[in-house]
Amino acid sequence: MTLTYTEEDYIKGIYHLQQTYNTVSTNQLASLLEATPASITDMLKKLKAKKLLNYEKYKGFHLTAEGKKLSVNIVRRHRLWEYFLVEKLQFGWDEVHEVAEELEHITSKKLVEKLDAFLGHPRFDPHGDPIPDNNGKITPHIQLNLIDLPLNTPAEICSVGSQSSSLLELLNHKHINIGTRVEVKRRFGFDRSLEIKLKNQPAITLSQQLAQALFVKTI
Amino acid sequence: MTLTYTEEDYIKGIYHLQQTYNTVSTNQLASLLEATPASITDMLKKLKAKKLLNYEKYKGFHLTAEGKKLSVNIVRRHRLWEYFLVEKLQFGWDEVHEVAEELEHITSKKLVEKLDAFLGHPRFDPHGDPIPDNNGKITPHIQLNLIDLPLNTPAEICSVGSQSSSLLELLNHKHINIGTRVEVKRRFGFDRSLEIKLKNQPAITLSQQLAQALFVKTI
DNA sequence: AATAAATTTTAGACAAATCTAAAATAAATT
DNA sequence: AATTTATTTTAGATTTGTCTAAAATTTATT
Ligand SMILES: [Mn+2]
Ligand SMILES: [Mn+2]
Ligand SMILES: [Mn+2]
Ligand SMILES: [Mn+2]
Repeated sequence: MTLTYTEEDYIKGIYHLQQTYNTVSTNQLASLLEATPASITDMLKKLKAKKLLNYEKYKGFHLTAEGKKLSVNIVRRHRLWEYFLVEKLQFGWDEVHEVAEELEHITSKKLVEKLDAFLGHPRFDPHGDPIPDNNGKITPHIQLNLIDLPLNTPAEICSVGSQSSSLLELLNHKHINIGTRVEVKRRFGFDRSLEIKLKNQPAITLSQQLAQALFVKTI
Repeated sequence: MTLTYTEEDYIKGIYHLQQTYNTVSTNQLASLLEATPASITDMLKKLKAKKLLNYEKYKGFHLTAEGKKLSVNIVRRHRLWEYFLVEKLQFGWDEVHEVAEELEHITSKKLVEKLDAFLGHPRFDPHGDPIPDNNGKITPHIQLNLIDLPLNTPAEICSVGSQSSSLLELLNHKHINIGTRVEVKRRFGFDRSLEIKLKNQPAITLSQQLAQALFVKTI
C-alpha cells in the first residue's frame, strides 16, 4: 500500500482526532487540516476505496485496522525525526514540528530502523509524546493534568497538550521543559491560576490556560 | 521562489547534464528522468516562465544563473544527506541514493545548516563528489581517470563515475572504496584491462569498463 | 536538393488535489 | 410538526504533472 503525502496527512489527522472522538466528522478534519469540507469528502471516498477508512455518507468515519496501522507508523516517523532534530541537531523543541511534518513522509523502512537505532530507541519525543515502536506498540502514558496535581507533590512535566508555537514560546520564557520538576504551592479560585515552584527557583504563577496544557507524572 | 519536488528534480537533472553538454536536449533529459519527451517540453515551459531556464523551441536549453543557484543547493542537500546516511546511520554507500533523492527536497534552511554543522562540514559525499558549501561554492575536483593513471604511481580512489548499484556491488566485492590506495601494475592492450594492486593485497584485474568508472588522485 | 529519419512540440486526455457554489441531508429551534 | 440552521455532499472548475498520438521542425542520407 503506497500512499501519497497528502493521503498520509489525512489518515494521520483522522488518527489523532479519533483518539478523542471515536467517530470523526468532516468539519473536524477540515478544521484540523485547514482544507474545505468539500476537499475532505473527496479524500474520504479515496481512503474508503483503499479500505483504510470506515465511512458512510453523512455518518462520520474512523480508520480501519489497516488505516490505523499505517497512521501509527507515520506518527512513529514524525516523532523519531522530532527527537533527532532536538537531540542531534540542537533545534528548540518549538521549532521541529514543521520540518518533521515533511520528514515523516519518507517511508524507507531501512531509514526508519537505522534512525531509531542511531537515536538509541527513544520512547518519547521532545514534547513528551510516546514514540510507537516498530510493531506499532505505544507505551501508555499515565499522565495527570497539572491543574489536578495535589499541592506540594513533586512531579515532572512529561508532555504538553498542544504544539502551538505560542505555547512553546511561553514555556521557553518560563524555562519549563519536558523533564522539569514542579510542585504546586497554591491554587487561586478566582482565575484558577496556580502558584508553582521549579527546583531552586522563586515561585511563579501559571494561568489556568497554561496549566491545562501541561501534563505531569508524580515522582 | 518555491519549487515543487518535481521542478526540483528537473532543474537538478538539467544541472547535471549541462556539466557535460553545455546545452541540453529534450531527449537527454527525458532519458535521465525516465519521462516522455512530451512531459519534458511541458516542464521546460514552466521553468522558462519562472526564469530558471533559457529555452527556445527546438534549440535546446540551459539553466539561468538563478536556476543554477537553486540546483546547486539541491545537490548540496542531496550529498549532505548521503553523507549522513553513510557516516551516521551506517548505510552502505550503494544504498543511499534513493533515500537522498527524497530527503533533498526538504528545503528548511535551518535544517540544512544544522545538519551540515552536525556532520562537521564534510567536503565530499560517500561517492567522492564534492558537497557545495552554503554559498554554492564547489571545491574543484582534480581527478584522473584510473585508466589514465601512469604505472606504479600511488593514487587514491576519489570518486566513481556512476551510482548504479551494479557498479557499487562490484566495487564492494573487490573491496574498493573512496579512499582506497591503488597502483596500476600492467595494462593489457587486447581488452584494455588493468592489473592493479591494493595495499598489502595480491594483484587483481579490472576491466576497461570498471577502470573508466573510477577516478583517482595521485598521492 | 529532395527525401528519409530523428527530434521536438502540440493537441487532447487523465489522475490527484484543491477550490467555490449549489444541492441534499441532518440537527436544532420555534 | 414545521421551519430554520448547520453540516455534508455533489457538480463543476482549476492547477500540476503525466501520458499517447499526431504534427512540426531539424538533421542526416541518398
Ligand atoms: Mn506531513
Ligand atoms: Mn511531537
Ligand atoms: Mn529527488
Ligand atoms: Mn552521491
